[in-house]
Amino acid sequence: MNADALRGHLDALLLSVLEHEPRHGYAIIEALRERSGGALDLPTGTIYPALRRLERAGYLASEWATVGGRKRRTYRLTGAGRAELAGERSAWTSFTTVISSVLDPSRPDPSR
Amino acid sequence: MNADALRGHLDALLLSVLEHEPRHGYAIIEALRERSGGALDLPTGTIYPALRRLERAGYLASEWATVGGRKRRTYRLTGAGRAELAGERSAWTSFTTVISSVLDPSRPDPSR
DNA sequence: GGCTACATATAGAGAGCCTACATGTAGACT
DNA sequence: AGTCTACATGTAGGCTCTCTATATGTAGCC
Repeated sequence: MNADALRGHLDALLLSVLEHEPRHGYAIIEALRERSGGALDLPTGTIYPALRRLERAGYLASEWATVGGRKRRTYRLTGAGRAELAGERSAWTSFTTVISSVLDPSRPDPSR
Repeated sequence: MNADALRGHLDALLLSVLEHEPRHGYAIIEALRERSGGALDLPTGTIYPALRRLERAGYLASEWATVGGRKRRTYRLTGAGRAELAGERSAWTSFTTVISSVLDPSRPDPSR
């Protein structure tokens, strides 16, 4: 998976993974890996700053917890985050439609 | 269309538009606008540097021409560019598959 | 003379993802 | 006791791409 390709779509992935249950950063990375069949194995240096950015934007809220002697910062979707996720999903659909229509290989000469 | 979303996919778009016929920069912008139904209206500051980058990479070759008193730099796909386009197309397919699978909204609690 | 369409080009800004590094706990194995 | 792996979070800096803004010039119409 090319790094640039992901750009601008990571937010949607993170919000989507948090849709039905709160998770902490490490668990989010694992969830993304699972849901993508191993294709997405994102480094912590990508995930943690992104989560903070989304929290600053008001889409996520976080709380600290200690489980088995280890500290976790657990993130959950806010109302605004839920709305944002819906918007990102529809943006994703139009995005793929547009790019696919341009990439469509079946373009034999239109004249003749 | 968000600027970040496009990142990493522009190359494929450019190569695709040049697949069946050479075009100059201005015509490429118009072709993208047409094929995307108006959704893609990319600025010259995006297109021209990208074309040069692709030429430097060996995917495109260019020649100057004068048409109606105006100078055009016409780009065409090279063999390497054709191969790259094929690769980009398959990368696009796997990319959308992966992201869509993570974004899939139908994830009602797996237990119960 | 001024406007629009055609046509190319570059400098600099902005933003996001990644690499690399830093820190620490828990548990298993030797 | 020492080492290793998994778990867990975080930041600094770099890289690269796209966009904004600006510059330059021709052709044709009003």
